[in-house]
Amino acid sequence: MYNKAVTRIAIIEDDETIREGYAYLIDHTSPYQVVNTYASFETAKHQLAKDNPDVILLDIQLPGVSGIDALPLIKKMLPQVYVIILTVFEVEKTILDALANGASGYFTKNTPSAKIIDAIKEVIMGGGPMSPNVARTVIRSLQKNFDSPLTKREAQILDLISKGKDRSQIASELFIEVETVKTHVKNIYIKLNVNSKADAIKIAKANRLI
Amino acid sequence: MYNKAVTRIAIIEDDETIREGYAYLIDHTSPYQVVNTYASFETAKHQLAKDNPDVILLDIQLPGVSGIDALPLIKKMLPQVYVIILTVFEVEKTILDALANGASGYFTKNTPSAKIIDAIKEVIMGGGPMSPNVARTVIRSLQKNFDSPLTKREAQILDLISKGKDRSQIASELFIEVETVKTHVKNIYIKLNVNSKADAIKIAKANRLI
DNA sequence: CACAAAATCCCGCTTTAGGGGGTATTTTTT
DNA sequence: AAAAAATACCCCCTAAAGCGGGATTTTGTG
Repeated sequence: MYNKAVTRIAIIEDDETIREGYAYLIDHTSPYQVVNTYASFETAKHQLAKDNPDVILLDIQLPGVSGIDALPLIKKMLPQVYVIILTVFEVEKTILDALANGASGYFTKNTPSAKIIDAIKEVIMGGGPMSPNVARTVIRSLQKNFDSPLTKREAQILDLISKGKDRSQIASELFIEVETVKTHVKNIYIKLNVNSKADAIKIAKANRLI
Repeated sequence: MYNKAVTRIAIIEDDETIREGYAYLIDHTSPYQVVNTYASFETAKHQLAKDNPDVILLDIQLPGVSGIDALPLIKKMLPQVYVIILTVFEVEKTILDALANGASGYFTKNTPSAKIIDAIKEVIMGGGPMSPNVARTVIRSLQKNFDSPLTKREAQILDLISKGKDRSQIASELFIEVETVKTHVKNIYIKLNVNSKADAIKIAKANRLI
């Protein structure tokens, strides 16, 4: 695929302005060819195999079958295709779902066309391009899952502490006893090797634990 | 000008992809006509009077004379022209300078073309469109200057409180006495009409005072 | 299922931070 | 010169913070 004369692109995006805008710009950039554009997955699914795209730009917020749900179906039809997600959403879970389902890249819709074209190039070369905000979110969530010594509850409580809440406020907000909050705080301090609110907040923020 | 057959647009923007992308899309939208595009103010300045545009899309980061410096010159040449700023910068001062110098609108470059076209329409009608981020920045800075009841020192102290610092830590960090910090805190509470750290932080963050 | 990890809860103890109220002096700004 | 901001000190009291211990229940994963 690396040495094909042209890279075939398909776009599935319901907003006509965005769809045609990207299509025009990509189609006028060598060696890219926009083989088809669709406003929904339903209209795309019967054509996609024939289109045989190398790269699909896929919107998340599609009418009918969402981009997230469409992803595994697309990968089943075209196992070797590279999918680049286009979306206005930057919600952590959506992003991770998309990546888990086999998306190769992830961009928000405010991304300039030039960046998208670079992304197509990168994705063909095996890279995983994504917009800085998204990258940051992904990295942060990965760090949260793997690097954080704090449990979810502990991170949650430390976050509330960082908002200036005291133990009784935290307790009632989380529907638990003050004593439980105390225990969590004690464990947080032990884990972070500190002995005050301010230090815990500083360490946690520096390490993006909260 | 409201009733002219076409609205004449000029674009001054050094990035060719962005310039041609916007030009293409705007030119293909009735009743807009892109009369000329330039990569710098130097190349534009001798032509602009002849072009006689109704609206100019102006980049800030131009080679040579910057967009900010070009603005007053443009307004001198074409006093009635509407200028919409395009930029990647969202820095408060730059934005306020541009608006103070007579820009009618302000957008960052990730703005979809459709929004730009809407903006041209609005600007012709006398509106002052800007992208949400920019609007937020402007509003925030206006609020900071005019609405904030807190003095600089008070805002600074409240910020340290929001970081979990206690009074003695704040005192030594600012090289003042704990009692002085107490006084500031008291005044903050009075001004914000609260009586606890958590509430002060909440109010201050909601009103972007810190 | 079984084991570990996480989350929950409780007691006693000491220190100190936080908040209320009041007053006053020195800078800085206008 | 007057106003606004920043500085500093006093007393009082409560509740929060932090330290030490121990215990149970829930959840998750092999």
